[in-house]
Amino acid sequence: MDTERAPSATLICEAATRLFARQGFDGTSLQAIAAQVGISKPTLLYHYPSKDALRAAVLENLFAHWRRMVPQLLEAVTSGHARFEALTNELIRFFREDPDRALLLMRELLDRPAHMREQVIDNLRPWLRVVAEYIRTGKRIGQIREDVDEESYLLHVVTLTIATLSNTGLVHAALAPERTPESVEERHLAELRRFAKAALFRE
Amino acid sequence: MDTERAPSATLICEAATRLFARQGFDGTSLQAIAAQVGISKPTLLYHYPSKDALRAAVLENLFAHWRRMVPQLLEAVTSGHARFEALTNELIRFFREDPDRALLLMRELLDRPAHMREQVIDNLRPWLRVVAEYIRTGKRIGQIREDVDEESYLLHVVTLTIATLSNTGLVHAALAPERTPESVEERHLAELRRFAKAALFRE
DNA sequence: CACGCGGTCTACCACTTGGTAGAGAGACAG
DNA sequence: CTGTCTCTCTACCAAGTGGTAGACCGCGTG
Repeated sequence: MDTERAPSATLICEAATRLFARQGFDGTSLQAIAAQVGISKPTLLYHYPSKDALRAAVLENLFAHWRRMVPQLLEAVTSGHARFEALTNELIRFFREDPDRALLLMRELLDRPAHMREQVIDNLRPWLRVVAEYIRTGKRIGQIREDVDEESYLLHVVTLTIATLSNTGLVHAALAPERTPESVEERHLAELRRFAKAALFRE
Repeated sequence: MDTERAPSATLICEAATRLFARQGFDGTSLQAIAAQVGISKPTLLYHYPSKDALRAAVLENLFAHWRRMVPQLLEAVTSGHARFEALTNELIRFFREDPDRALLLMRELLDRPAHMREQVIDNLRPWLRVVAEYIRTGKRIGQIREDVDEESYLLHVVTLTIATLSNTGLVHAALAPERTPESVEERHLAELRRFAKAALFRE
């Protein structure tokens, strides 16, 4: 059990991820991050030379997780003819594994759309093209609706997943404030899966 | 032509809306807003006693627009049996009319989920319940899929619309950087409409 | 022992932030 | 003319920002 192995740099990055996700980049001071880790501000700046460097590290870390998970996502998609549904499941799982991911991503998208453009092209487009090709195959064998716009459809599914999981509180309030958050969220995600599936497949 | 009637308070609110939407609340200084209007910071603080008061005014302004537009949205939905599609159109139109609306809303949702909860309950739920009732009717007459979760479905459509329109840049980059932004966006919104429609209606 | 080296600290810097004090300008009423 | 009311300004404030300088401390190596 390596209970004491995490170096400061890692702890800082994790704390920064959490705070950037919850309060935004501009809403988070280096002081606040340092306090969370239990170190002083200069110590933080020793590990990351500037606040922007820290932001870059946090974002790179997020994309690294994404890239590491893409293969198994693709595998899930290819493993069966009607298993495109698994795509949604894997997507949801990824952003649910750490809810800060959806928040952080959405925030960066709003804060620096121009900068995120390249990141998105690098990290999302290849995956998008591959899965879109599978959809085209599904069309050819008559399994999938003819009028689906593959890339556009996929982007909508991703967008909806991120938006939904970065706003679980809203969901609860809008849907059924009287019931428990967990059951409401489960129901809402089930409808998301149904939504994505019904718009894709033929009867 | 009342070319010179807009009082300072209105101009300030409009400028603040634009800047809050584009750079976020924490990323926007009162100085920046004042400069945009062409006044000094104390003058701004004369009209709005604090930055938070300004934020509240901006948000209230947004919801006022929303409430004003809800009736015609409902009308569009009721006017024909198969015209639920119009719902998506009106929704898109609302957020496209002023793109800052989607941005602002998404930002507030991320920044202050707890505070937005009441706002959402007040402004969205009534509308949600009414339209959900129409969907239930559609189910009874066999027009709409049995497995649709009405409220959840509607919330997904709203979420997807806001998320999509607050990230038009991403869409362009992910989908087809080589084509013109306008045509790509039009195509993407067409798929959104198809998406929402296909997941709702029976064949 | 002496030395360098990675990592941490206190003290400090210039600058920006949201917000205040108080004076002045113009319009209008008596 | 005098007063008052609305609106605007310059000057200022305390607090917090990202970032730097430099001392210190414990470690392993010569």
